[in-house]
Amino acid sequence: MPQADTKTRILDAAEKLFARDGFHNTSMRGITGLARVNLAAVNYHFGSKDALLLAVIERRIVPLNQIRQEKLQTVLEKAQAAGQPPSARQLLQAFIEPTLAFRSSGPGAEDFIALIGRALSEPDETVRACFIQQVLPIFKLLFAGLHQALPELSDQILLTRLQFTMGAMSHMMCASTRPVLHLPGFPEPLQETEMVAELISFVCSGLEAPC
Amino acid sequence: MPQADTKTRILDAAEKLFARDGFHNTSMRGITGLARVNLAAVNYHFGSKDALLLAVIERRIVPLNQIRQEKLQTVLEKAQAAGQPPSARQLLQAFIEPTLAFRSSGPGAEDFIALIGRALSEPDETVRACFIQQVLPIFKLLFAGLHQALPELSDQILLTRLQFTMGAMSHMMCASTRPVLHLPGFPEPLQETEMVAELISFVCSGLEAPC
DNA sequence: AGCTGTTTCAAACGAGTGTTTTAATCATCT
DNA sequence: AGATGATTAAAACACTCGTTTGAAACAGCT
Repeated sequence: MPQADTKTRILDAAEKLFARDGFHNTSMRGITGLARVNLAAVNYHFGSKDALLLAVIERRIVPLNQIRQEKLQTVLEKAQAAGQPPSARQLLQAFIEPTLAFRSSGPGAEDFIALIGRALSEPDETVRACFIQQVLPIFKLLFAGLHQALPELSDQILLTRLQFTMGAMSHMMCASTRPVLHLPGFPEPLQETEMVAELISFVCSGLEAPC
Repeated sequence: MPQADTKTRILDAAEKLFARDGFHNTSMRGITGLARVNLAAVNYHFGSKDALLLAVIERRIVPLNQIRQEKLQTVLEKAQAAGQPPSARQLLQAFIEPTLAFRSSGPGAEDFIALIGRALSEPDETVRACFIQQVLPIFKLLFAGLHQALPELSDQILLTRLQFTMGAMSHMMCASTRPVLHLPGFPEPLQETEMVAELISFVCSGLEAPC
């Protein structure tokens, strides 16, 4: 196969290593070694390691968020057209499903999913801030939609439960490439599609829990 | 106040910095500087940075797991005495509440909670393996109890939902010292006690979701 | 061909890392 | 007091880190 150009090779390698080892635990030499590219190429093409991380995240998250935004808005518009509040399940589906469907979109995509799954709990601001900035508009949309779907919940409670939802979701995203508690004596983990369906059922029930 | 001995000062400082900045992003010089202790003291007392991490985790998690184990077994025994299956809510309470009550146990305890909250999603095996090894017996107990409480769920489904539970829980533990999505335009986060109650309600509903 | 701007390359830089070493200090015992 | 073992101290070790440098190789052009 004709090998991709330098920038792409760097992005692919960085994505894989950032996801597997974390940002600070990944070295420029590791990245350029895996990409079979000169060490200086990263600083030449991206400027710095931080800027490379930003590029890695943005490359994937911009189209992903676009899909999420479209799906969310479709749900909201259909509900408005029907003169009914949107259903919590549909909103969550619009938010969650694209994230994991995205994983099938290419060989490196699953690494990326693990990377952003861990982003929220990253200690380092570099990763976290970059990710939050990208996902905040979508999150606001989801929040507003769920507010209509579950009007009996106060803002505080809804936000709290949404945090739990994000926790369960990001945990699954991390665990996908590396099962967190897959040990002898425990059953095999579910397939991806079933896992997503289970997650949606789980957080739906959680969000709709009685106050 | 009489300052604690060297080992304790190192443990306290390391706990704080590991929790705030992550393991790899914390330097020995940072730890010994905060502890106002000589650089070589860590290697003298603990052997290595890795061994220090293990000591930091074990110091807190051993008594914590003891409490959890006792509470879990009390719930299980009471249920058996009554000839009824234990309730999922009580089992989850026994597992979750001590973790967060633990935070009030001392000035450094909340740092520790954030540290182990992040442990499951840590890319590094050093942290993850240590934590999993410690928590596995408790986890098995919880799993067995929930299996009685929710006999209609298959092993696979239960484990999957328990993973989501761990995700929501660890997310809250990370977020406690640093609210993840606390931004202008969003409501204030809940107090700790209410937060725990909300988490338990959330995961209870999630676990009991219809198949 | 020769020139021009872009990309690659090997090498080095300075700063920071965990760890080790060796000597000095302290506490505790006979 | 003096000797013994535990602890602390300052300094250096070998190594890796992200970044920069300046020359070489390559591209596309007139």
